[in-house]
Amino acid sequence: MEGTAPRRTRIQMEKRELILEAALEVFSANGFRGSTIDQIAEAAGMSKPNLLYYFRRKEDIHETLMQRLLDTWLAPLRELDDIGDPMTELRSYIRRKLEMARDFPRESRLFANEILQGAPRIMPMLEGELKTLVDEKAAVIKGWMRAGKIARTDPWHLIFSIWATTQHYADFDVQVRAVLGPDRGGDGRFEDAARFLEQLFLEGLKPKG
Amino acid sequence: MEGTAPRRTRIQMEKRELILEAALEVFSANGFRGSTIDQIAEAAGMSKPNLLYYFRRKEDIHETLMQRLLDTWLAPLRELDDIGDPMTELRSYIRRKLEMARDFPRESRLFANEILQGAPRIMPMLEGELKTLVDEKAAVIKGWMRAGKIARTDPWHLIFSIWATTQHYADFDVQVRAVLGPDRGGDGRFEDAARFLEQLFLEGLKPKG
DNA sequence: CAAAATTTTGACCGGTTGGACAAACGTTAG
DNA sequence: CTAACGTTTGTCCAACCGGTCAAAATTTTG
Repeated sequence: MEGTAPRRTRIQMEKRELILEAALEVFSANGFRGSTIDQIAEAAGMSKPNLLYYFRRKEDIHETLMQRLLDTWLAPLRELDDIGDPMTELRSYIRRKLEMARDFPRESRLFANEILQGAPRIMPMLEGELKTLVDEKAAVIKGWMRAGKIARTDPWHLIFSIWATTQHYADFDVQVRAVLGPDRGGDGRFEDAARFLEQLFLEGLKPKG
Repeated sequence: MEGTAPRRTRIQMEKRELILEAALEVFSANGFRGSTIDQIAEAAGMSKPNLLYYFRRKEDIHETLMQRLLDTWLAPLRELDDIGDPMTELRSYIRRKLEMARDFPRESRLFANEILQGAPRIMPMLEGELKTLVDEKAAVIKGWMRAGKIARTDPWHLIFSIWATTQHYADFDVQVRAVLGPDRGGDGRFEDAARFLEQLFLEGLKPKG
């Protein structure tokens, strides 16, 4: 009867936000099956039945979270602009993705968890929304290649490799920090990564003279 | 009294292998907490109490699996040879890692799952064995840079990016296939990936004239 | 074959978990 | 003030899950 209509009261909106924030924390750290409603409720500062008043099922929380996630997660790729200078565009894209890994690691891990488990709950979005967007941007990149602005390669795998390298710093953060050690594993690791990735991709994609 | 001594009977060795194989399947698909002993037992074709006769606790199975994993998982990096030609060595390393993602995706996902959850069970190995090996190989790569054989960059982040890009094809396989679609997502995707990664890394690391 | 050792099974247990529910509490509008 | 509505809580339940145990079945050994 109300479809995607907004929630009713002001309290409902506030409490739902609170729950989603808590759920992001818990789900991203423990995975869906590894998280309990009690944990989320406690992180949100309320009782389990109270939480279940706002979200009837555990899955509903996860689903809501995933729906919101995909939009913000794909925003950087959406900004990749046909008109701009190719090298500048790619550099900005890499930088934005790396910033997201730095500023929203929980979202990255939540997404990684879902994909790792075979994406049971978001497969339609991957095959629909995501594929459409990537195909579209791959066409843009192909245009740049045809124009001789960047080296010829496979645009899809180029996008994959940007995803992989940037998200690595969120999803595999503990490993990165363990390997870099206390000295180099501090806050500066993202700047080091940015420098490295910029060099790798921009040199690797220079058009052949 | 027997330390790391071999198991006693022939049946024990066989059944333990059977269980580990089943557990790899189940753990890699559902994560540790998302997997039940019953699932593993069924996949191994035995009853739960029977399985627990060979491994007393669920964690023991996981631990055994992880210990074996790390060795095989790091083998490609171990082979990176100081003496060889830098570009050839790096190309081989990338290819070997990609082959592992193709041939042992379950192992890759098991590892990814563990790291995503904060590596609670293998942190010591990361800070010890893994860090030591990476530091050692980073030194080798640094030597190549000093000799002008490859471009100067951060060797640690170079290794991270090779891990990230290659393992992506195992860990994010469903996403890769969803985006590539039925046409390009078939068996050929690994060859496409190999071509792309080779170009990216080898061009990106060419020494500056 | 028979005793000993190993393997397998069914029944069971205590703790946890997702979720239901009604009663109590609070808030707001008439 | 009070009735209606929205919110919160305590209690409870059935299913699940990791793990135990003793007894039965099987294999190994003398």
